[in-house]
Amino acid sequence: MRYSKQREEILKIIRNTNVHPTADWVYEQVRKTIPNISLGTVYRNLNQLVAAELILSIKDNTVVRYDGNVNPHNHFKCLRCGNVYDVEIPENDFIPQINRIGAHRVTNVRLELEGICADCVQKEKLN
Amino acid sequence: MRYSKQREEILKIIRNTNVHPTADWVYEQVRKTIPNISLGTVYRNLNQLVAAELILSIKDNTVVRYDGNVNPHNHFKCLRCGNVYDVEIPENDFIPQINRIGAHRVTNVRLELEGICADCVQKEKLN
DNA sequence: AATATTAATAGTAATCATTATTGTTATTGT
DNA sequence: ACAATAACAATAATGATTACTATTAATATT
Ligand SMILES: [Mn+2]
Ligand SMILES: [Mn+2]
Ligand SMILES: [Zn+2]
Ligand SMILES: [Zn+2]
Repeated sequence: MRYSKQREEILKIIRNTNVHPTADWVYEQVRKTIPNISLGTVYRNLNQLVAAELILSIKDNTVVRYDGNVNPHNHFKCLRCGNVYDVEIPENDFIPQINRIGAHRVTNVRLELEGICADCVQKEKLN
Repeated sequence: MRYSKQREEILKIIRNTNVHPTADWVYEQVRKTIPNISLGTVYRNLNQLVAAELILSIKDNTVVRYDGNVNPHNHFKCLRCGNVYDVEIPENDFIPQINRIGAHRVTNVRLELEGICADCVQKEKLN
């Protein structure tokens, strides 16, 4: 993987936010410094960065979001505002060693949480 | 929701399989008895059946799968062959009462498992 | 039973996120 | 410098799903 300023900028943007951005959001941001960048370039580099394990991709409904935090962690999605939050769950407390389910060999356990976020709960109380 | 033989046939097909079919798979099946059915009709009815809670929808990568088993249960996806299996996990053993994460109100907990299924593990051993 | 109402249909066009293609540019090794 | 080619910008293609439109058929009303 040879250097490009486009990829450097994309990585910087993802590492400096905690909004779990979509490709489109990244595109809007990077255009501020590289106005003529192509959306295809953003997608290509996001895929390369995921392959290189420099970022994570998380699926959210019909879109893919990206995450600069490569430490394994879970996510909570607010059904009201759509924001995605990191969740620090001591995984061992909730998910004991699942190596096998029946005769299936389990390699990947993902916990997906949904609900109403703190901000939206707060706003709800003001009505 | 008024009666239609198309919807009846679609529901029957989904209830009589355990493959967690996609809209396209259902379309191929229902065409055997209703050859001129439209793919749009399949999608429309699948959505109606989900809304009426007669079937479940589960997201799998870029496609939506449907499930005639409306009892809450988890799924295991084989990364080798792509099959989706039901998983009987006594949920309370793995997911204690999560009502709140920090100040977020959790309403929905989903456990997603991936790995190599029993069949594929077996085939692997024959090499 | 005939007629009216309108939900549901078949056929097809549109949408939207993502990927592929193509000709050009820029990075890297010699 | 120069050659090799990865990465680029621009744009076309893809694929799952949804929307549109004229027609058909299920149910209600006479
Ligand atoms: Mn995260
Ligand atoms: Mn199932
Ligand atoms: Zn919220
Ligand atoms: Zn398998």
